[in-house]
Amino acid sequence: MRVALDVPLPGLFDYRSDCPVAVGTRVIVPFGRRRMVGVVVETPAVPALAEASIKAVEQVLDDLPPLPADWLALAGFAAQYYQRPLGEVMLPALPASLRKVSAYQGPRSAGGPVQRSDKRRPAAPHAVAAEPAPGLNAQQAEAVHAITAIQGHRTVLLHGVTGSGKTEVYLHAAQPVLQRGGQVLFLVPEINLTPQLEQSLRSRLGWPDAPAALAVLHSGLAEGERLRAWLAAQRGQAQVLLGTRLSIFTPLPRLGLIIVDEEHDASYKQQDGLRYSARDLAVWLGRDRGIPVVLGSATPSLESWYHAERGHYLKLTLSQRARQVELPAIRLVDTRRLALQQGFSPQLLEALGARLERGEQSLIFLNRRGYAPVLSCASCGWVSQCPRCSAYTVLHRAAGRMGAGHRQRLHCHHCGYQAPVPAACPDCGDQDLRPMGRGTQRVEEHLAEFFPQARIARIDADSTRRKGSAAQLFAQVHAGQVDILVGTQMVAKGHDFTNLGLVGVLNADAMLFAHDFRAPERLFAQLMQVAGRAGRHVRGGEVIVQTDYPEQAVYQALLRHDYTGFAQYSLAERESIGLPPYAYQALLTAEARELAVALEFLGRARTLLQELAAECGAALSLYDPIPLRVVRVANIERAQLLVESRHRPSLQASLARWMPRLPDAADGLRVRYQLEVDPLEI
DNA sequence: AGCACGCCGACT
DNA sequence: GTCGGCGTGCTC
Repeated sequence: MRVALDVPLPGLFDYRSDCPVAVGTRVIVPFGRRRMVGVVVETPAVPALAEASIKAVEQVLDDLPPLPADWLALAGFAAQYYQRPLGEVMLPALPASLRKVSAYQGPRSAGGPVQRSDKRRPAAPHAVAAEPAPGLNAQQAEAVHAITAIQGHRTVLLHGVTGSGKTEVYLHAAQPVLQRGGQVLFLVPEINLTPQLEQSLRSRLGWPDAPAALAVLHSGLAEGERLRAWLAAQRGQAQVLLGTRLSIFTPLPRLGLIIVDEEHDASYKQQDGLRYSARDLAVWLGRDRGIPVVLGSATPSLESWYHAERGHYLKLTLSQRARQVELPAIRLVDTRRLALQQGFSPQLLEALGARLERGEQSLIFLNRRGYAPVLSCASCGWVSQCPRCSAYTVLHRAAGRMGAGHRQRLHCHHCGYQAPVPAACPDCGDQDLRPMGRGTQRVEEHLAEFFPQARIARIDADSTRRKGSAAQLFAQVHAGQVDILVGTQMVAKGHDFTNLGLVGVLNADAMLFAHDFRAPERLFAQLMQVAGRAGRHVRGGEVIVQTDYPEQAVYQALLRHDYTGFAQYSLAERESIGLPPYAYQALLTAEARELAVALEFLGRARTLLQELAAECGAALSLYDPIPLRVVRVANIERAQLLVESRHRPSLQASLARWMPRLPDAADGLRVRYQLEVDPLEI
């Protein structure tokens, strides 16, 4: 039999066993000097290896039924598409207790980590007695109708402005699937958002007697909970699986519908190991299983929008807010000729004051945590730098109360390096070291000076590091104990602040001029998202964006709440310069002690790929190897090589030939490398 | 990736 | 003397 193992070696491994073993079965096999859990994926009559070098399976694990064929197919597709060994896809997709050789699994011992629970039969499929649903408006009803009418596979792009009630559409579309005993996979970007959604799912679909009917899965769960949720899904007991990207790899025997909420969100892309896109795999899975897939967003990814425009996806639109509150008014404040006070324009300060007087909450959004970006010497221009990275260190106020004097530290956001603040400039000895720019901490302090009477809270990665502190801070905001909230991206997602009237955005331009070609798309999505926090419940919601470039297409489209216009403009631009979705990309990243080594490797790899592409007649564009924007992180230097093609099969074919040859290119070089297909950031 | 073997520097 | 640094080689 051929077994997939979680090792970074290409291919499968042959083993022998006395009795026949079904494909999809987990087995314990000897591998070198260790024992590993693997999955049987083939049972060919003739092994690919000389009989003498084949070892015997040590134990067949029968605590679970074999993994189903459709699950194996998904793993197989992902392995092939993302160019990784099958075992590296399949085993990490299982809960840890199912992929580890545990103490219970010694030779001859029966059982294993999974308790037999034969008396737990699948939940009655008709246990769907919904709590009275709020009425749907015409657009919502139409969308629900269109989704439920789908026979077989179809991918739907549900484009709904913030507050238009996408969740209601999801729930109603799920209803008939659940009623006929099917399962629904409901993907969300982050754990952060699941408690709210979990609540509404539980109450709205109402299963008081069968708690297993809803399973929740994300990486924050304890191993036991994770195993329980996975098993409930795999046994068909869970009717709804609500979870983050990793849930895509859960076996769901009666899967009838897949929902991907906030489909544009970058969290669907795994950033290490197997770099898959759960959204893209969801579409593949839907097609494979012959079921509908609903991708929902207020600001769809340009990829999905493109497919919808082309008619590959069915586009459904929700243009009205469910509660009849108008969209917030958006104001661009041109900061080029304004005297700013600590980064705040007079307009923004005035608006903040007005909201305070009316007893409404405000949100100040910026994408930079910490106190200030850098510490700089006023006399010689020295800037605080990380000794291990090619990046600046950032000034943070050490955990403590405000006004605690010099209790500050320098942090590196790339490698975690920390250092005390020097008393004087290390270069010239001058003691006039000043913080440059503003992070959330400093903005919080400035606001306290402008509005001494206001209650101010800050929500960012630093203030929420302790477990549960994020929930606590949000609770304070919801309870009305906060007047002004300062935060990073964390505050933009999902939260429904009932008394929020004003949103101010401080340094949007910094995001616009990030080098990545997707920067405007991300900025637009983020600004729409954060703008959507304002005026959900209060009238006269307002968003103020301070910018030096108000004429930029992103801001102009934002002014009109015009996603469609922005998408059209951006797609035209992408088409003219041949970027995704008009081209397909792969990125080879190399890491070495010295940049020159990484570049040498990539240069060889490039030559190799050029030859291979010519051999198989694939049309590729190969760029030159370039250092990463932050070249050195923790004393490792990195570079990358971008490969592009207008034809996906050409790219795939070339990559498949290329990968096995890369060890040749690395020969004699101390270099590590990694290939990413469909990279989000380049 | 692990894990072992192997061959050179500073410590009880 | 050996404890341990990490180079390199192998895993059906």
